[in-house]
Amino acid sequence: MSKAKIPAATIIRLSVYQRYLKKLLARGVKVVSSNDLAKQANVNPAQLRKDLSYFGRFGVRGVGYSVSTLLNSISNILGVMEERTVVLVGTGPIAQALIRQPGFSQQGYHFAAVFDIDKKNVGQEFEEDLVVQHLDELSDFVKESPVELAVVAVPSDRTQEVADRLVECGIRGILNFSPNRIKVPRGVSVQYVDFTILLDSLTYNISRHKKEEEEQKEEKAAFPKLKWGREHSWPVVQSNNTMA
Amino acid sequence: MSKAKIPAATIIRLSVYQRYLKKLLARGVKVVSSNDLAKQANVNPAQLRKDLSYFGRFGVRGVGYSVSTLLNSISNILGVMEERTVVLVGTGPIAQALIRQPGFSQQGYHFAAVFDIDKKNVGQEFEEDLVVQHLDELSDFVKESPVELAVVAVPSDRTQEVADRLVECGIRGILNFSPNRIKVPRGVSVQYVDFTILLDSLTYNISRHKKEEEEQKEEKAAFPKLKWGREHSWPVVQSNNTMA
DNA sequence: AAGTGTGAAGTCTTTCACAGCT
DNA sequence: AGCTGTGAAAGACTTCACACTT
Repeated sequence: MSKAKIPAATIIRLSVYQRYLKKLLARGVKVVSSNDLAKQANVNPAQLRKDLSYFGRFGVRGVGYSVSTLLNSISNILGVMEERTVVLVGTGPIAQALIRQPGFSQQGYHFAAVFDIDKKNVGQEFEEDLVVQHLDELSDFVKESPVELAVVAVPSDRTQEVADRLVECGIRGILNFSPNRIKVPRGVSVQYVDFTILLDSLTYNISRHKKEEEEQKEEKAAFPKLKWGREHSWPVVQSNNTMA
Repeated sequence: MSKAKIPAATIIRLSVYQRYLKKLLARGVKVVSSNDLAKQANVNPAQLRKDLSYFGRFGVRGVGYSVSTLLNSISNILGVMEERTVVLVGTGPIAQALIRQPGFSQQGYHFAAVFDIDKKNVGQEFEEDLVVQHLDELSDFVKESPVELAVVAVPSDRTQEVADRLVECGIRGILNFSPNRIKVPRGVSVQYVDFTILLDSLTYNISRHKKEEEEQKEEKAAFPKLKWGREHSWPVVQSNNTMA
């Protein structure tokens, strides 16, 4: 257990471990080793142990980790013991899909209200018991029921404006589905969900991999002809994180 | 221009730069400095120059970068000059939202077909001119029109199965909306879009930030005159990547 | 015997700082 | 004078390897 700075990637992985622990628990598995769990999460076992070591000692040497205890510990570290409340901003197709997405409530997130900046959409029934409110009403809403998380799926050109108002109302974490990078004050966190960037990086990986294969073929075919100009060899990496 | 290994994060950032360059181009801006562009993308200017330096020299000293030339160069590096074809696997709410999402075609991605493993959904008209086909038909489909990218939004327990079959049919890049980590052979890339993991990390950031504030208050109360060096305060980091 | 916990080593990434060009 | 391009330094993260515990 150290006091060192904790890598952002560690937090992401804890969340992944947590999910696999839930599965093990459901299957009635009582104990798991770092080896087993790491294999499921696609990480190095030492990585897993190191990740945990930032926060304490959770295992038993020679045995492994109690599934239920570790699950609890991780949930506690992440701060996700109780259900968390989220507001949704935006009413487009993405917003509609998100609210129907069972994954959120399975992970303990509950949408308490839907807002929009576009007056056109205000008043419509969005889901059962969820009527779209105008963003102006958020500040009153948070007085009644404090919320700190917002999922934002509005057009790119309104994102900064929306973010500013969310922060003003006390929101401290924003999950942003628009590609626009937004500016927020210290103490507020933002995560981006940006599909096309990820597709671009897949595209890059594919074309890089092809180039490599060609080069290898060339090298094998024409061994003495050392062609070392602008082209170079890049290792193929399978990207595993969302980080990206 | 080096022949070093290129960080995955660099590729992600290139994609971000590209987007801001498009905006600048649309506004008629001819030249941009690393400072300006970096500010928009929320990165350090040296980072931006270093990112570009992996691939060549694109700027003019004392002046900056030509917006249109740099945009072209980056598109070329990423391999996203022409329109790319994608297949969609899955027909749930997320899949439906994705196909309606204008962001994809704006970035040059085109959905050529929709597949599902669940026979229930096969045959239904998904979007105009897009009828859901069974995954069995994918191998024939790719013979007609080769595709290398797939967006997968099927239930978690089917994801590995779907991925295996996609790879068999020649797919080389998978954008996976299910939280399940999947195994693919070398040469195939996977990116994950995992909403709840990102929410978990926001939750963690929020509670960490609160704890810090409390500690600082305590410290101030206990040692009111002590000036701490810069070492004790963890900056709250705004995460920029999908690495997460 | 088996598997954790962790310093230390190794690797990767970012930032600095300034030489070099226009 | 201004801004890029880049080695070198700093910093962050991952992996190794083994002491230690049950």
